[in-house]
Amino acid sequence: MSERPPTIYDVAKAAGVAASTVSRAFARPGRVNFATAERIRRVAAELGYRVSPLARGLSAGRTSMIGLGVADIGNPFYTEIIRGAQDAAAEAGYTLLVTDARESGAREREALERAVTTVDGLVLATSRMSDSAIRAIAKQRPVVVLNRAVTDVPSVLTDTADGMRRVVEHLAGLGHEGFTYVAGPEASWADGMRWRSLRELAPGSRRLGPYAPSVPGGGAAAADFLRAPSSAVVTYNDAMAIGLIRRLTVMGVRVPRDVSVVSFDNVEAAELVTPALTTVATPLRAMGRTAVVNVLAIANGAVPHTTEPMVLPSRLVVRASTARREKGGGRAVWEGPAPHAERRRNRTSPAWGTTNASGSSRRTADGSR
Amino acid sequence: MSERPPTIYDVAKAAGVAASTVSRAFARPGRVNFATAERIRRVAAELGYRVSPLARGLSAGRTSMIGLGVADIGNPFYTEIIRGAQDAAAEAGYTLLVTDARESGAREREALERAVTTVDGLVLATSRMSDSAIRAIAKQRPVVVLNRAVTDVPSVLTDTADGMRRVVEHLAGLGHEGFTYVAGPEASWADGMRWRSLRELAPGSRRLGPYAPSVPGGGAAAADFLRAPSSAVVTYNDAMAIGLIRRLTVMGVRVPRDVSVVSFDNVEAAELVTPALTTVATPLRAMGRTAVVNVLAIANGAVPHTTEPMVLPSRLVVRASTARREKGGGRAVWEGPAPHAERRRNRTSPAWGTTNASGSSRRTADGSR
DNA sequence: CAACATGTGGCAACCGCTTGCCGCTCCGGC
DNA sequence: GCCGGAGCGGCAAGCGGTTGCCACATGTTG
Repeated sequence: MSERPPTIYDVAKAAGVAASTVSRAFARPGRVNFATAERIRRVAAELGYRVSPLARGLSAGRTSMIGLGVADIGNPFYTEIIRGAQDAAAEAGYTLLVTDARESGAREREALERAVTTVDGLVLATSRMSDSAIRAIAKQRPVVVLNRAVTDVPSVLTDTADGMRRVVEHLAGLGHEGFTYVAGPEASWADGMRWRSLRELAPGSRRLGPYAPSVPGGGAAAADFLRAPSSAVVTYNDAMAIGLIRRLTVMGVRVPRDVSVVSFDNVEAAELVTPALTTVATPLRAMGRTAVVNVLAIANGAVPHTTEPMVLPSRLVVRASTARREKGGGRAVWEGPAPHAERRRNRTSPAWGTTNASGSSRRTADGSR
Repeated sequence: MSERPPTIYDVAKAAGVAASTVSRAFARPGRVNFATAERIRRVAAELGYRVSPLARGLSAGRTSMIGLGVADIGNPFYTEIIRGAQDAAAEAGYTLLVTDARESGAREREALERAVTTVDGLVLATSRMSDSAIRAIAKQRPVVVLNRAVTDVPSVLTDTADGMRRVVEHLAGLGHEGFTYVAGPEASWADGMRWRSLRELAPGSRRLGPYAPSVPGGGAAAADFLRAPSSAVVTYNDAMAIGLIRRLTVMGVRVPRDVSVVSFDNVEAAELVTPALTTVATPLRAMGRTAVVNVLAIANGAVPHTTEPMVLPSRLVVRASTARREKGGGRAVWEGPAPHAERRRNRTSPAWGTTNASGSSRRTADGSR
């Protein structure tokens, strides 16, 4: 629209200097005499000049953009990662280019291939690509993968074993013993880790699935679960826990009275649903940030000392979806009203602002029943 | 990392043709003899050649990227918009560049200025910038604004008046009469529209706020609301409704038994919380899609016939946060001192029921998503 | 058979900015 | 007075494509 935007040549002419000087005035502070630079800046502002990232990127070889590949931009799991990445990128003067694979491996490849030449570095969150495909990309640009370990590629992940240990301890402390793991996507590296950790910590555990890592997916697990129930369930992620709990509720099984449910991730909705979810908080934001910081470091010449994964700690957020196991609960818990035993739960303070509402609201609901 | 990626010149040499032919083989199907093009493509594939979007953008003047500016990429309100935009962009072979203002007007300007030269068109979702700032950008690139009307700039918005009419009819049908509007951000165009519509349709309505358009923001409104309650509340958006309901519940006011709450947007969480929200479904996805389709049309030469806003229909999704108003209630459930009792009586006598059987299950499923 | 349209490929001039290299000026030191 | 260096600005060659224009070979047409 309107006339063509001004270039450094227009500015140069107006300021009576060479184009190279204008370029340097913007990109190389100190290289140009201060007064000159000042004048150039003034003239540029008057003309409404802005550098063209395209041209700059083409000639300089750096674009100040870093890419973040996610499977689904709308998935709440990623939103915190995106925020963390965004923060770190912005702080470093970089623009974050989020590419959405929309749950398709093919699309992921395509989008990434398009982006790879455009960005100075790439963060891959929960990629569906093969290790070798990732390594191929890592040959062209600095890459950091999230939530997954790929040999020879730097990665940041959370301490699954530790998180699961907390889960098991928490549940055991409430009197639960046999656990059911409701699995997410088979291709998921994290899913494998979680199940493996659980089985190691609680050898008697069983596994259901895989199911889609979504609310409906969790719902689908309900019927299977009831076929061979246990007093406590661990789900792959929060969405599945929500789906499972809803479905169970419809079927007359009360959570947490009859069944305790623990999930992973601690997405925002985990606190909003009823019952609020007891969940292992994956440090999503920190992961996004860490990944970007590192990819930037590598892009700017830092040789990664090691490709050992960076492991971030996780913590258990206890809310209302877990409770002490009812005595005499040896029988199928959903078959009738559970005994109204006194129960009490120690909860850690929720990580979110606004809260105590979840706690109180739950207590209210119970009391008025 | 590794050696420099191949260019058209490398491909040209390997294929024994001129660089321009290579370029055309990729960008101008049909312009080159099929056999030649085929050979070039093969050689290119062997070499692992990919076009550089940067270089292409620089010389061709088009980048096949379109920008989408949002206030907060993690806000569920935007996720559906993003998805819709993403879909439309992908279908047209464009890449979507989402820029996140992170709730800051300054950042929005900065990010947009950086992006504007990079993209072929821009969609502004709920911008915080002034009309004139938007028009300035619209002079440089095709722009479509969402959820807001800016003279001389194409826009797509939802039929607020119609949506509000449904709300009022729904509530009236349940026996409610005096409404309270819990307002969102003052700068929000949509907020103004919603309040204005409500006041026109139900002149007796009152307005509370503004509050932050978030869960805590809605919670903050609870106390104010109880100071001069009504039997039905309309909130600016879903997040506020969730916050309000939670806070009210803590204070002993039951929703929907004591107070009915209707909100706007129908974000994903609206269905997951308890009680599930009765809400006006803003066609988020369709808006994103429509905006992109139109900005693309303009970018590709279509002269907008008119800058009349494109208005998308909205619909009311009835769930569990609204219920029939109880007759003969009348006693304030919250029992605390009600400072403005006098005024309250003059308005609408709040009738908190005591015998409502309306339960937690939602009455109407909103199957489609 | 001449005149001309059509299909293909090459040449070279950009697109807007960066940067290595050069040259001029000015200064201080010997 | 001469020399080396620092400071500062200009020149010009790219970066990797795109595209207007031209040239040549063939096919068509009258």
